[in-house]
Amino acid sequence: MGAGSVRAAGKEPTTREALLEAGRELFAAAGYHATSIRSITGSAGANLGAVTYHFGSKEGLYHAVLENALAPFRRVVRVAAESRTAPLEGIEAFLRAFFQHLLDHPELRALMLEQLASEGPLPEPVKRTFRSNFGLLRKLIEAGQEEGTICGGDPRLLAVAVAAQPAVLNLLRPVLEQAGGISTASREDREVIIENAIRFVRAGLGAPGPSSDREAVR
Amino acid sequence: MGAGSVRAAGKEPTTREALLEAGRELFAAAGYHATSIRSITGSAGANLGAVTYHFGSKEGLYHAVLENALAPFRRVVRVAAESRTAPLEGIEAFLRAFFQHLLDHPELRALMLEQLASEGPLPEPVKRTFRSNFGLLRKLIEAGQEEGTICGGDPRLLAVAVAAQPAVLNLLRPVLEQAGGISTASREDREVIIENAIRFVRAGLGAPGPSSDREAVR
DNA sequence: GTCCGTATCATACAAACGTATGAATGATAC
DNA sequence: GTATCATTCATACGTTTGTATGATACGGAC
Repeated sequence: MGAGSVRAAGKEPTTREALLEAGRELFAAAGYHATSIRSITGSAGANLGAVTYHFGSKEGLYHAVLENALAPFRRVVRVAAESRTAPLEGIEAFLRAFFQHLLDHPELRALMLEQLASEGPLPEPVKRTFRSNFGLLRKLIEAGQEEGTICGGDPRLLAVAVAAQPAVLNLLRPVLEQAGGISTASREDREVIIENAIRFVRAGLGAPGPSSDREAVR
Repeated sequence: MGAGSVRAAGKEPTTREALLEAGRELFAAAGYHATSIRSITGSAGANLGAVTYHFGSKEGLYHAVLENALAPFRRVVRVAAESRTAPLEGIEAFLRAFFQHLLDHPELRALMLEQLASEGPLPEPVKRTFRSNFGLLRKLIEAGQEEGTICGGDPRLLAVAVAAQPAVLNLLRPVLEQAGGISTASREDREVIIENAIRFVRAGLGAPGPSSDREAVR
């Protein structure tokens, strides 16, 4: 009973940590149901019973993996969005951080998509992450609307329209590569892509723009 | 051997058709691996061996379900995109058809997302569908650029930016409802959503717009 | 009638699954 | 030393899985 939560801050990867890492990789690669406890413990160099012992069940490990993977995502995006005072600059920082983090952590794509594909209620970590990121964007848009730098309209819908850019570029990356001829392999590719998204979003938000300093964005 | 393809255009649902329908619903609801052949044949009122007999294997049925579900999607979107001569009108028609079809066929969301979540190569029907819809959009954008009604930039990236709107609104619908407070339940909700997306896209494409006749679109 | 190909049926089978169990192991406290 | 604790280990259990098999039923051709 009771998965151990007391831990003495080990120096090298504990069994628990190895399970989390192996779980993250394998769940992302093949999905929850197609990943067996045996493959996880095998990849982690742990005993078959280790998952049950440390996390109670396969599902317990899965939720721990989700929370572990999503918490940094929320944090990074929040820091970026709150790093600027001007709403439009905050939105741009949001987009860059969002895009970059998913690029740095490719497992997140499959992890989140699998949840989004299911019919049932979303796991709490997923819901929290979307609520956090989405709320940040909405607040930025509302601030811009009060300021007059962002066009009118339902701020929630505008937030969706904005977040759709990095979301699609990352979540649908394989299909963009395999069926759309869009590569995100090189650094330059990614620069062009994110700049295009930012330009599209600024135009879509109807921001008159600081007139001059657009185009010299780079 | 050999799944029967010869058929005498039956009047009432054949076993084969019942399996396709049950498979579409169940695969969409729970995903490929979480759906058993027994639950499909049970739901279809067929014998346990029916899937093997008609489709060779579980995977065979799955691919047939994908192709059956995606072919109409391609057709509907193509017809819409080619129904107008002006590129921007074509894009608007594309968006409406894309959005509406996914709304009318909610199983498509989960069916496609599960494929997108996996790491391996995409099944042919999925690839074909994306290539088709994506190509249509790209051509419309290129035409608009030549015409001068659409801003410059890589047409493929602009196509992604445009398609991202209906894609996110539909594919991520559960999370928008559960964590974003955005409902697509009523007809009016959906009207507002699609109009917002269209407005955002027109602005993002840098189209000066036909000045007056916007807003009276409906 | 017989023949024949298609389809449905009940049942069997081996494999893989998640989890439970109880014995070893190792470190720390006394 | 012994006792105590968390952890690791090998193994077993009962289910469920996808598929294979062989019998049975049906419907037209002749």
